[in-house]
Amino acid sequence: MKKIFLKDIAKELNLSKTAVSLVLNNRGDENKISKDTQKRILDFAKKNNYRPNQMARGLSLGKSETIGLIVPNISDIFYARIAHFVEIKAKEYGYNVVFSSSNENTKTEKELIYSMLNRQVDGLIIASTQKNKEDILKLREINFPFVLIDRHYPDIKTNFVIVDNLGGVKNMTNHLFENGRRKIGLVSVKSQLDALLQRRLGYELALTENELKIENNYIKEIEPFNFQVEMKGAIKDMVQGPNKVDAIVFTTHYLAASGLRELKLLNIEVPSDVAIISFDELGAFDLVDPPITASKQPVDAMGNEAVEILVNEIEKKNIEIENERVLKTKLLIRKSCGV
Amino acid sequence: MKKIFLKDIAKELNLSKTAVSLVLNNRGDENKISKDTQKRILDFAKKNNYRPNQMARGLSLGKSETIGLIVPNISDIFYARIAHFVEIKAKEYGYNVVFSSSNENTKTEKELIYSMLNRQVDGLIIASTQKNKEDILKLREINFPFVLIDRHYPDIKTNFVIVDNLGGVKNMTNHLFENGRRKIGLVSVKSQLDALLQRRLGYELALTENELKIENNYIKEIEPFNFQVEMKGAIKDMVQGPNKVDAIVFTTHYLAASGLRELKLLNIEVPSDVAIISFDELGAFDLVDPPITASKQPVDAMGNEAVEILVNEIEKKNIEIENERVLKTKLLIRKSCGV
DNA sequence: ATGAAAGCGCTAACAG
DNA sequence: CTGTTAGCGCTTTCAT
Repeated sequence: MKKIFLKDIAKELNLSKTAVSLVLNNRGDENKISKDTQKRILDFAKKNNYRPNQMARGLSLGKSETIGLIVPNISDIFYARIAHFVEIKAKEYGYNVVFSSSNENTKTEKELIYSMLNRQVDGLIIASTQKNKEDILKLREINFPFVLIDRHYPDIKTNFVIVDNLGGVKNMTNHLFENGRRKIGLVSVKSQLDALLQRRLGYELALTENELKIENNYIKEIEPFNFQVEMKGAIKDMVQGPNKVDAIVFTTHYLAASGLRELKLLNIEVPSDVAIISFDELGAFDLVDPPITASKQPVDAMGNEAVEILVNEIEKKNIEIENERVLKTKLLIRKSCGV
Repeated sequence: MKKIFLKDIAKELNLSKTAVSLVLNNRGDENKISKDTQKRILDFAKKNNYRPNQMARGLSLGKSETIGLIVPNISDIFYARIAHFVEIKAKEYGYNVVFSSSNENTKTEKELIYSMLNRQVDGLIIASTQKNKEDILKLREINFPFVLIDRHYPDIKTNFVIVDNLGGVKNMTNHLFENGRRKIGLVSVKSQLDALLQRRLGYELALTENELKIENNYIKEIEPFNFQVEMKGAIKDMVQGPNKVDAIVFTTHYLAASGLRELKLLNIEVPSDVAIISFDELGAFDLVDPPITASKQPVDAMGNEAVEILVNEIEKKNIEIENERVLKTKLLIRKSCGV
């Protein structure tokens, strides 16, 4: 079974490459090619397992039917799941996906964007480091289809699909309040990401609305790349220092996991001594001791909608759709905030 | 800033496309192009942000500097982590990666393989459904570079990187034995995968060597797509039936998580009533109640070595390297098997 | 209904 | 050292 080309099948069938190409691209009817000829071509192609060279096709067409996905880290279960749903939805629309991780590095992100453009992807879905305004603006300027996911640039007008971070954390904090907690702390990471800023605002807003005071040791923002170490001090200070908390809001799943580890080491009982709650969750948060109450992000919808917006833009269907989406998180109530 | 092409820079500099192409591909010296000319070209290209069209390049060269990765499911943390390490290593060698999930569907896997070939990937890394002997043989026949990862075909000679499943589970079972357990059961999924077969064999071998009898309700193999439901019956039968077990080996992380859930529902104490142990782990197995002892797969090495073998083959370096690798798992002892 | 021919952007013989 | 030319495999215009 050797590789077969368009010209082979044209020659074999005594037709021109044009006819064959047309038929194979489902444009036989509109070009009035006889049903019979069409059938001969289709049958022959199938029988001989004809597969067009996508590079040639892409070069000629100026597009690749591929969309690029850039995430900070594909081994983070959150982004892996997004990738999963992006892939499924993309396939529905007939697109393949190429992915790459920026590893939270802006320089890498920049390279990735251009590398993907060179490879002629038709559109881009980006979970940006958010320190790359320059390229985002350039993409917009050259009118290249793209949508930001999970992280957007609040001051640049683009397509995006994000989550209501402020509302999510506000709900979480209120949940703690409703469970009788009055000394609520926050552990987050030091970061310029708008998402993290919003989460902090959500926490602060909830406390303010409930007329709770934020003591100065209530908010801990630790270094993302050293969080395991810094978590130790943060937790210790919150539960053994002068202003003890009776509840902690964690702004990411890995912080919650790490924080719980420390609480256990200090023999703090959860939730009786300190309640905890997490923004987003790991696979086994329902099995943890105690099962952790968490606000879950709708990764499936995020992936789906990002693709939907992108394809709409690539194919210029001119269907007016909402291209700035802010999705709600969902609170999964378990045991870590009391009964 | 408009898009610039090879011919533009040739024209602008009063040179031929050849000269420019040569220099840009670092072959200026070997073609004796004057240092000065080279510098002019390089500078101009950089200044104008020249980016070669990779489709044109690929078409001409017959290769794409891209490798394809096919996994059963990118949202499974195990494969996501493999993808992560594959990507990093690939980048080191100058390759991009395109991924797709087969969703454990052989037909999809077949399509994916050909779709990737059409897109001119230079090589393939496949975690196969293992029901696709046909295409694996075909790839071998046409001499296309590929390496199997995680799952191989025991009766086909190919490159592969897998894990010592039999040894891993045998160790796990022995660990249970050493902790005093004598009535050890196994929960696995119904599957033709060699990996799962090997895991069962490892279990059986350990019991035999320790002269333990395998009662007929000790081994449960449940449907992978309905495991949550079937787990209920399986666990019930093992812990409440006539031949009660005092330990359970789970052959995958999701089985262990699900099994533990059921044990908790039945108020079975782990590990005092029943010890459990898991092949591979989820992110938070150390936080679970009790922390689950697990045999961890070396995903980093798997990804790295697969790329290494593949690139070696693509570039025909003729360096003789071992192309059938069986890596060891590592037992992480926690609390779920007793102290 | 069909075919010839040009072109997508790049590489690489080969001739000078 | 440099330029001409053909060609990678496919699409598409235009003439027939």
